Amino acid sequence: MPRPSMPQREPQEKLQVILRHAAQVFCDKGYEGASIRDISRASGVSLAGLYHYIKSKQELLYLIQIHTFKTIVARLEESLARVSDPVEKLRILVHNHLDYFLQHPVEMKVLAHEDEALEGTFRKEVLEVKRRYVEIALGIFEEMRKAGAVRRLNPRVAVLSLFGMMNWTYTWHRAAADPQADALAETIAGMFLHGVMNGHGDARPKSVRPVAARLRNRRARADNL
Amino acid sequence: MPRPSMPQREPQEKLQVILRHAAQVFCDKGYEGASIRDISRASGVSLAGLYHYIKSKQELLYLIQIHTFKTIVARLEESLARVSDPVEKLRILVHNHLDYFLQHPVEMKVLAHEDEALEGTFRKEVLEVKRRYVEIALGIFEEMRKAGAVRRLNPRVAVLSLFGMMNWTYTWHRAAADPQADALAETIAGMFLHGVMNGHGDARPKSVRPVAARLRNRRARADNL
DNA sequence: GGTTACCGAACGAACGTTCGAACGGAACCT
DNA sequence: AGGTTCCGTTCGAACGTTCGTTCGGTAACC
Repeated sequence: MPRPSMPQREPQEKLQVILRHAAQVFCDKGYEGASIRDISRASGVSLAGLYHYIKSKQELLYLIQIHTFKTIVARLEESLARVSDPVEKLRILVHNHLDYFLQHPVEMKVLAHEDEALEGTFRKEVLEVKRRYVEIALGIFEEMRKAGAVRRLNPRVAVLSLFGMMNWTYTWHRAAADPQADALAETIAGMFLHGVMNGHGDARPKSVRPVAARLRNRRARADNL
Repeated sequence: MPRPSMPQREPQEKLQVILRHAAQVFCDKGYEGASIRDISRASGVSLAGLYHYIKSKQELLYLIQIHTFKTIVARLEESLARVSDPVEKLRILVHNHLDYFLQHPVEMKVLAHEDEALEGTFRKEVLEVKRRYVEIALGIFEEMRKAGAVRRLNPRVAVLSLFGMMNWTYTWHRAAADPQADALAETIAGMFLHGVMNGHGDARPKSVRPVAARLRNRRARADNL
């Protein structure tokens, strides 16, 4: 009796399964180190069967990266819309990033580590989202600067150092032993804000106010991947 | 007339050439993405000829990583020996790291990015040097904390965030447009120190004192790789 | 009967590594 | 001085394996 081709409840449901397993394999062995056969084995789909859902290995990586990145940016923009204070915005950005990081460590490592693996149009599209993300952060920093709260330092260096703190976590963070999203975000946002603001400005945070239980609402299981 | 096998002035001089080109290829295409044939082509040594100097592709990566890492740590320990103030030590660590980063961007990217590519004994040896490096940083941080200069925050998160700021630079720093080692180190060390220290401690830096032209001495061209 | 879902088998190319042979220079013998 | 042996160095060619991708087909549903 041959393999049953059961009717799928939702269209492309199986693609999500493939992407999930592919992300795990890319995470474990790196994009170049991972083979399509690894992904076939992990996902339970035959080698040739994979090509019914994707056109190439590159597209596999592209789909993982673009979905992860767009989700992060979309959530950020949604959360930022409710706030006007730039310092608060900065805190939300850090919390949003690290919260997603710890909820989707596999995809986030693939996003951060396989930054240069894509080529051509795939690469351009992901870079475009990345550019927008950095632009948002730079914008917030500029707002802080205009409010007179920021020491004199290179904005590009400051903001990319913040991304460095956040993105580097994939190399060392162990869910079992290290702080979870809320505490981690408070520590890193606190470091950045104290590190960047002058001691006599109007917006200096006297103490680090938790942003914690922000909108930990209905988005629980609604996300693919 | 076949290829001349000229007598080499220094033993293993050619290995250094191979390692230099291998580092460039690993930097460009990643460890898994790079082939021995790429390295053969880049270094001008025949495919089989490479194996006279190395035993495997893994050893090639190992030699690059262990040399780079040991050099960084050795220079740091040498510089730290002259200093006792922990804040000053922290500044030296940052400057040492970024100075080497900008002088050897290729090797440093291979070190930071191909963190998981090695296996077995090779991997263990590199991890051991890395462990020592982090230990030094954690030690300095602990000294600062004991001096009462540090806010209450997770030391591991703080120190690894500092490494995040420093190591992430390989993803964005462009020599032509971005600050050079001195300015970069001052900005990042300043961010970390302001970010980590309390506002009323004894060791709070009133302004960021440059560490700049520290021991920019005879080590100019004495280093291999 | 056409479309969708899926797979075993195979394609050519590229991979890391090895083999056997050739080269040039130093050391040794006569 | 000339011949011989030896060793470090170098390479062309090939080894067996794995790679990403494609082909031709079958089975199930509309």
